[in-house]
Amino acid sequence: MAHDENSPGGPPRAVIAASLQRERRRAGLSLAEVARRAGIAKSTLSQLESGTGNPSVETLWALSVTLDVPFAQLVEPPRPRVQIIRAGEGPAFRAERADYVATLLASSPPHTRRDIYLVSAEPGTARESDPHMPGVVEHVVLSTGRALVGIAEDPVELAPGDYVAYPGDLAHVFRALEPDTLAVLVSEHR
Amino acid sequence: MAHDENSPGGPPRAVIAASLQRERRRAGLSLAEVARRAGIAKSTLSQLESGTGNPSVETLWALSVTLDVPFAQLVEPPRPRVQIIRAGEGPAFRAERADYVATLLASSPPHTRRDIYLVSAEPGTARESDPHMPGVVEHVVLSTGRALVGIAEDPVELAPGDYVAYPGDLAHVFRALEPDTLAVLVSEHR
DNA sequence: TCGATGTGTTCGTCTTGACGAACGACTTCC
DNA sequence: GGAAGTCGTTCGTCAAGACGAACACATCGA
Repeated sequence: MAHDENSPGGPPRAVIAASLQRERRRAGLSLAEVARRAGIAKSTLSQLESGTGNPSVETLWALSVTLDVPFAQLVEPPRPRVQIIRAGEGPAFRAERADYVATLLASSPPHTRRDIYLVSAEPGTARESDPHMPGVVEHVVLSTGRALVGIAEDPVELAPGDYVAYPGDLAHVFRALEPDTLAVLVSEHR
Repeated sequence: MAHDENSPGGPPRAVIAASLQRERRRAGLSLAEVARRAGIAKSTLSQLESGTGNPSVETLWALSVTLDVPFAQLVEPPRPRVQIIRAGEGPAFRAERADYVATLLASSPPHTRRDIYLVSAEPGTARESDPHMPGVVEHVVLSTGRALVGIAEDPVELAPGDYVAYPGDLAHVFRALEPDTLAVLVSEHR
């Protein structure tokens, strides 16, 4: 992550605090219940969620397991304009061979991390993501199916091969319109 | 993620120990020097590398910054050079909803650029790339069709949704096996 | 109204991680 | 040879994290 802009003071306790509380609420569990499942004192959890304290790895690990959240996400959370490139009309750099075309969709700005996700979705209720931290940009390339992707207020319909990028610090959606919808999502953050 | 197989005992101290020692040696630094730069006691670092103790997040963070290693990498075991994740069996980080599954395929190491390509290919002669600069890693997620991808000597057959990562500083191939083969390629370089 | 249960907080105690000095083992160099 | 410089380890001390009980507060039902 994020080591780039080291807060020299150390790890982001506020981030840990926010992550713990957010994930706990997302799971719909009480503070006491999470503490019980994780095998830690609820007083400890209370202090962590209030930003006090510097948890041991063991403690944080137990919580990440209990909350089913990747360990790293508790410490370096996703720090959450819309660009569309339709399949076949890629404008930018192309490397062409007789049977091979590679289109550059997005070049990495300096000091960014990009995590690669595979998204599998079925038609149903829209999946709305809570806004991530400012600065996050999400890139989606649709593989199969059809989907509405992008800012919650104004999503874009994607066909296979289509590409869209949008800021992740706004509420955004991924709604499959067809069965077996598959997409590659690259989450970019500073 | 790695949490799937919870070692109930807690966080992998052995993994932390190994990671710290490996990364420190890779950097060619002495134990005392790393401790000094990280602002921790060398006795503490010595104990951590020996697998004793349960470091606080603050301590581990300082070390991850000093060693320029992503925080997660200190806690989670190193990935193999060539990694394959078949569609639907993503083992790593998952965020699941009723109609939505996002699998973290690859997390970005520090100081890297990742450029996103859309690859369109037709069956025909194999497309062999000359080796790129050392340190380059390529990630491929197959969207449609079928393809042989990876190290030239030992490529992997990918189906839609499959993911493979391989070092780009070796000769590698991308050979479509079916018409209308589409893939997302993320080129990662320091 | 009054208990009963749930929430999250605060407080005293004890355990434990982090520190720094001292240590033995090992090179280098005069 | 031995003085000086590394290396990583061990040990006693102190600060801080983790614990559990007690706490204030809200909600609910008899």
